[in-house]
Order: sequence, then structure tokens, then C-alpha cells
Amino acid sequence: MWGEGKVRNVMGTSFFEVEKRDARTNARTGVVHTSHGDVPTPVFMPVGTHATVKTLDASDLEELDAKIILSNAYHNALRPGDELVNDLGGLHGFMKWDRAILTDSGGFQVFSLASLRRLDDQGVTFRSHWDGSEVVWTPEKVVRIQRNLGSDIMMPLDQCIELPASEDRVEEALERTLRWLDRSLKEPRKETQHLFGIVQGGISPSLRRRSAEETIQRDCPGFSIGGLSVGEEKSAMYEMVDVVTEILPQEKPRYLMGVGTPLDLVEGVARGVDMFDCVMPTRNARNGTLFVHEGKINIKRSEYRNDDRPLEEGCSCLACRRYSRAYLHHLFRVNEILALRLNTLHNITFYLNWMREIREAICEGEFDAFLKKARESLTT
RNA sequence: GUGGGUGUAGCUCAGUUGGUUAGAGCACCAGGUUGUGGCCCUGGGGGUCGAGGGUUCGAAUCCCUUCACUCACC
Repeated sequence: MWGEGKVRNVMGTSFFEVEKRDARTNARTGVVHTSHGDVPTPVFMPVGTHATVKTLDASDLEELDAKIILSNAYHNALRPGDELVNDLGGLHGFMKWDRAILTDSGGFQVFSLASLRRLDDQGVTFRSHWDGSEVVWTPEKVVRIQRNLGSDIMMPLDQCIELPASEDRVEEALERTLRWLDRSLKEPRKETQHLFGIVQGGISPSLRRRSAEETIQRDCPGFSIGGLSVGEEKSAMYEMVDVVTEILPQEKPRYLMGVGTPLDLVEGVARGVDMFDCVMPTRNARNGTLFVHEGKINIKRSEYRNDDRPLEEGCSCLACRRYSRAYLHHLFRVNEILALRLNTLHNITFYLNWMREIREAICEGEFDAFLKKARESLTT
């Protein structure tokens, strides 16, 4: 099913190295080398849209042992402004985070803020969601923004479309994404910055293949799989990941954008994905949904009002080490800021530990069993 | 004591000239949340319409009595 792909380790100071490949699936461990440190893969990148992982600061993230976070070109360019960030030492200096940063281009905002935009081949015209002023985006400008932000890994402007969509529209978005990638690659960036290509193609296997085959012709150090988890069936998403990872080169990292649930991460890894990001652990933390190995805990539920146990026995996070479900329930119910912070600490800890467990399972040759167990115990 | 006002879901209130099974917002109970606004979405439980009597085919709605709260004046 997953084939027996070739491993071609690149020696020396290459951007990415595959370390261990699973025998029965496409899962592999590796390391992404950046000028802000090494990142063991498969990795989950906490989302810090506005130069902060909401409720946490850089020292929190260091304590949680995060090696890389994700931020956003669109949001940071509007506020506080990428030139200001550049003056203040880039995102790293600004937020005092000296580990790796990946920035998303704002391509997803073209999609999610669709009512505010006008799009043609030249680029995108937005109305700022802050003050309504008009901003024009081109692929070149988006690279310039990310150069100012100083991220280690940057995404080109792409076109992510709503599903379901006609074959024609998917194809048009796919072609435009490729043209925009070519323009992005011509725009200067710092030597230490790496620009990924993004594969589109909706939920059409043939268009996905075409997008992947075209994209890998470009000189990119890694490839992203975009346009998924936007309302399609879960089975379709997994199938698209299968289709694409079969084509992407083994020696370069694959990044599945915006995904996903703990089970999605395992399923993605099984298909050869190395990098993930998702708002789910942080957003759900703020909405009272907490991840544990058995599934999810909705801390709002009244059954936790008198529950003296920690969220999850053995969890290393502050919320679990020190506080009870009853206390977390209370804090959430009375809308205390601390609830959001403790919940976020827990969910990020869970996600980072989850990826660590995945890496260990691969290293020990037990990923297959790990995958099987995850499928049995997790439904989403 | 006299005169006026108000009593409808836990809270704040809609409810047409009397007309199906009395509604909304918030709260409560429970789901959802996938390249981020603590937002938002979807369900659910909950009412002797202050109480009693009357008119009527039919009353939250009209009439009488009564109770509670409230305002003004003694």
C-alpha cells in the first residue's frame, strides 16, 4: 500500500535528513536543520499567529520543549507590520524566541477571509480585517514580508479553495499556485530561509498528482500539502495524502498544513508526513476541550465539578502536575484567564508528547502497533 | 390608608382586535471546532402565564376578588 520508497540521506549540513524508516508504513523520523536549531521529525508546530502561541510566552514554549512554532505573514504584516518586526530583530528577536519559526503566507486567509478579497493572477486584494483598508498582495510581496519577519521556513502565497469545487476551479487554483511559486522563488530571501512549495488539487487524485509532479520540479527544500481539512471527508483527506506523498521526494520534508486531530497526526505520519500544524490544541484549549490518550475531556461538563483527579495521570504539564479537574472546571466556568493558559499548556504538552511517542515508536520499530492502537482508541 | 404601576422559564423581557402545542436573549445541560479572535455553530431540558373565581366554543389577554413588589400622596 505504501510502497518501499528509497531513502537517500543527504550528508553534511543539508536542510533535512531522514534517520529511521518504518518497515511497514511510510513513517520515518528525521531532522530538519535550521539556523535556529534542529527539529526532530515528525513534528507538530504550535500555532502562534500573532507572534505568540496564545496564552504562552517563549519561555513557556522552551519549557515544553517545543523546537519550532508557526506564525503568520498575513497577520503580522497587518499588525504590527513586517518592517517594524524587522527593525526589532525579526520575529525571533521581537518575541525572544531563538528556536525555529515557520511562517504561513496568508494563502489560507485568502480562503478563510474570502468575503474580504478580490483575486486575480497578479495577486490578491484584501480589505484588512482590522480597519477595512485595502491591501494588495502579490507572491513577491509575501516573500518580502517573510524576509522581514525572518522566519526559518516560509510558505509561498497559494490559492486554497473551498470544497466542494468544480474540477475547473480546482485546476485553475492549482495552476495559479504553481505560477505564484515560480514568482516567489525569484524573490530574494535570506540564505538561512527556506521556501517550500505547496501542493494543491482539491480532492481529485489526478489533479493532486499533477500538482505534486509539477511542484517537485521546482527547487524547493521541502513540500507542503495544502487545501485539505477544509470540509472534505476524512477518507478523502487521507487518500490525497497517500497520492501526494507517493510522488514527493523521499529526501525532503513533507508538511501537511493545518492538520489536525491526534489521530490525523498518526495517520499522516503513517503516510510519510513529517510536519504538522493545527490550531486545534490551542483553540480547543480555549473552548474547554482537552486532549488525553483516551480521547477528549470537555472540562465544561458538570461531572468534573467535584473531580479531584488530574486531567491525565502521568502528564508532565503544569495543569496535571498541580491542579485538579475540579479546579480547571471552576476556572473555566468563571471565565478566568488562568483557565485558558492551563488548558493551553496541557494541550500543547499533549501534542508535543504525542509526537515524541510517535518518533519513539518509529525508532523502536513499533509504529505499526502504535498506529493500530491509535485507530482503536481514538475515533477522531 | 388613598391612588397609580408591575407580576409570563433561573434572569431580563416579547406576546397583535381573545384563536393551534405560550416565545426570544442570556443562563443551564450536551455535541461540534483542523495553514486562530476567548469567537462561533448545532441540539436539549426547563412554565399550574402570582393565586382564586367568572364571562366565552376558546383566556397570558376581558371582568371580579385576593396576594406580592414598587412609586406618589397622606
